[in-house]
Amino acid sequence: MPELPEVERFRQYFEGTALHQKVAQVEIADAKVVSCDPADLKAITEKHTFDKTERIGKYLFITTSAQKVLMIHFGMSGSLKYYRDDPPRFGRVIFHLDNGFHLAFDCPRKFGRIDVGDSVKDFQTKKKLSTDAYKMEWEEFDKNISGRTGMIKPLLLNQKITAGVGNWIADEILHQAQIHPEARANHLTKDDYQRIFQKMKDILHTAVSLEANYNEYPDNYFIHRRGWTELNLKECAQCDAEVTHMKVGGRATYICEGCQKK
DNA sequence: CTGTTTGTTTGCCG
DNA sequence: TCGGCAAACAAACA
Repeated sequence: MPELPEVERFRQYFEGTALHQKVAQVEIADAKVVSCDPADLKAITEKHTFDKTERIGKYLFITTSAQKVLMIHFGMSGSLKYYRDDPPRFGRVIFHLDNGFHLAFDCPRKFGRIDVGDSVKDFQTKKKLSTDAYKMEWEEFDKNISGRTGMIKPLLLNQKITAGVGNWIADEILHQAQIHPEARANHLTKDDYQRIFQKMKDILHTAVSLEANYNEYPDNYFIHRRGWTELNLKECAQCDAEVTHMKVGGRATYICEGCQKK
């Protein structure tokens, strides 16, 4: 699940639960998801409080009272769960809190990662992440995409270009902007890019304000043609043609062949 | 058993 | 050195 809107929801969830709480102990149930030295993870959290949250793209950052930063990336299936008595099935790292509650990093497929660092800026530099797509200005988008020759969809998925855009959002943007996912970036016009940028902002805004609850997205959203939502539609909202799917850059890609010509 | 998966990293190639 | 590309990673679920 976790693309930008979900990670923003997790950030808000963290703010409403574990923020300002003190960590008694960190339990590393599966070291696979911990990128750093476990001793460093303990050092910056145990006997410390969670003081501040930030998010860039799909990365969540928590500054602790040790003045260091905890980074959480959710991979394909990660989430957070705050609980007292009912632990999630796949809690890989669990922060046991002084207040008797626990915050688990629940990650069934183990693609998620937890890491520690000196600052958010350091992480952003190290990962070469762009500005968060939700906050990005046109000028940066234009700069990041210009000169590229690859297919447009994989470029939108590139976190150095538009941090936070994931697979369904890229499909949603390209469908609403009526552009084929395999279109070469250098063959698109300024007008195409302005449409892509506008749709990106619009979709992210909608998804974040609906707290990434897919079922509540507008009926004409292409996401309802992926078989993920209760609506489970098959036809394009624009032209009524049946949507098709293919692989682009190795990723499942849904398009309307009528609306998205190469 | 087979195929699929909302993400990122790595290594090869030009 | 850089961009493009495909494979690898891991495990649950249908």
